[in-house]
Amino acid sequence: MSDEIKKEEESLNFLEEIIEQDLSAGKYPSIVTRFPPEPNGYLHLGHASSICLNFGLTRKYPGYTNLRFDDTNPVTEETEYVDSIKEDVKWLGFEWKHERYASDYFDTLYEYAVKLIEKGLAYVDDSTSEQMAAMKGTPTEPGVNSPYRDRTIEENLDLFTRMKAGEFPDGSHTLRAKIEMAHINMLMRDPILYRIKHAHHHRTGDKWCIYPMYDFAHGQSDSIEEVTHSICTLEFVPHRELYDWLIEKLDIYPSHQYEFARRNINYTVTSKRKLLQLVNEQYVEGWDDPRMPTISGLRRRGYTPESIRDFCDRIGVAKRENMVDVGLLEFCVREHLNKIALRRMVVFDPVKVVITNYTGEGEMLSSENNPEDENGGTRQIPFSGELYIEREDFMENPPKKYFRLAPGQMVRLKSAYIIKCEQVIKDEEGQVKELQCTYIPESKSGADTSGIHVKGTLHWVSVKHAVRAEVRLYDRLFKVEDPTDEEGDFKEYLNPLSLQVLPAVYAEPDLLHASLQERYQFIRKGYFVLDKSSNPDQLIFNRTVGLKDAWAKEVKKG
RNA sequence: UGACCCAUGGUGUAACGGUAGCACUACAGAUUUUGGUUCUGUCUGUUAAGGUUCGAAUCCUUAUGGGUCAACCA
Repeated sequence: MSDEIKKEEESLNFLEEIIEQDLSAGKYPSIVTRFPPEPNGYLHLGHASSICLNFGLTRKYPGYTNLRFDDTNPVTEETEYVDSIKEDVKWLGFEWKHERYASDYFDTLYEYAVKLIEKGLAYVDDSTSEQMAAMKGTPTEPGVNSPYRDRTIEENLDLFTRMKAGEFPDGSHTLRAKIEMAHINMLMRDPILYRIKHAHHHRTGDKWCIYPMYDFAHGQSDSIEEVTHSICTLEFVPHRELYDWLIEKLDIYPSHQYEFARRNINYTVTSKRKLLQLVNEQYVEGWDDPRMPTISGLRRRGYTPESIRDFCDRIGVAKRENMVDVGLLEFCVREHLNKIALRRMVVFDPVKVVITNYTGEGEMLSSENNPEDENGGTRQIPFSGELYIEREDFMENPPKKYFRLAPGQMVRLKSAYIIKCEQVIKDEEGQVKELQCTYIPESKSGADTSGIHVKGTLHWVSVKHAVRAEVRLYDRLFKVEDPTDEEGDFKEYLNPLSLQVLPAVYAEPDLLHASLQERYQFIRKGYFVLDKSSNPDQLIFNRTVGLKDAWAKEVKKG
């Protein structure tokens, strides 16, 4: 191995550097990380980065990772989301040590709050949210103290107990930390710790009517689990000061928060709010619509966990704003699929080819399942005198460098024979209806003694053996790189061509046995996977991603 | 007009005071029974100006640009 490669392998991201320092300094014998989603939506590509990061770190270094649901807001959270999140993390190939919920800690958190009150560091405020906002100040102006700020400890204790007991309606009281209303960091201006919500919680039911805020749950949960490195995204940087303040005042296990930049990907959106909108307003079929950047959408689209992990590795981790090209994701999935996908032939838009000198009944031809895999084996494909080829694979007046079929020109039919186009038959409208061709009997694939070399090889299916299937061609969800950055509503920028359904394509018969577990490459067409709604009577395939297409590029250039 | 975070090719990410590298993309060529794959090569970069230093992408200063912060959301 060259020094160059070695060096590349050893290069660490900033979090790995911190961890290696901590470990070698003996600060921790091993590390604990956590992946802390709020169960209010499905996981997407952004979460995949966080998952790969958190779980990846404890794969590389001694320690473990917890899955913790940040379920402190009962009105947005549902068990359906919990289930999907667990399924997605597992599908991505990771195992958590403990499955935890912030709601597991509600009793402890309540005790913590009492402790803070007793230390004179928290008080019950009767202000409305409007009043509070008015007293909060602005980033450049200090806030003012709430009139309730100097209540006695006894009074606060009493009020807080009664808040918990359900004596007050929603919005009437909050528990706030007593820090500093003129603090330069807005988050330190007496942040709310608890609010009243008479709402049913997906796990604790109606036991509670007060719920802790993020800032009084997240860091405390980290601490309870003795998380050493609590990794979150950059927008939480200002929260770190409060995170540390609470840990210090509560005198609990000192977890530390580190922030990295969220990964943005072009031609899509990764905000749960926006994705929820697309689902609710039925711009897409559901959370697992194959156009969605959700893990479940990608799964249904045919992406492999390996390719997603590879993608996350390649884009890395850093602290600067970024917009990752979705082309890299596509590269990653092509690279993996190229190695594992079974090759099959499917004609999308058929034109009939009649081989005039083919007198036999037909024959079975053998073709490799995957040229990239020498142990991939072969399959049998029926050949006959009447075939379908792709309409775009024939041109009556071809431009130069067109290697496909044209009058008088020869091409090879993949794994079969070389044919020559002798005559073009058209219908009344001048549309090509049939191509009459002759074949070269000595050019049979694998036993070619014809000595003829052709530039083009086409996929094909035998007319009478062809199997009907539906194919769904997916493209990018949005027609602009950053829909969030455009004028007006982001939904105005949806790509109207993001789904194109071909209800009847012609597939080689082997595809009758297609399975949900398998990936396919329709030769010269792209990578496909069976859709979950498919059945033997109605085969449905989703296009994961197309093949690179040098000819299309050539044509575009003119 | 406050505080904080950030700034390396088109994109993402390395270089930890000592040769600006890797990957994707793009382009050119070779190979190919997929215009796929594979292989070879090429183009493109340290936001700016000062300073420290034998030497600066790296340290300091200022400027510029981008982002975050005023939810009883997370």
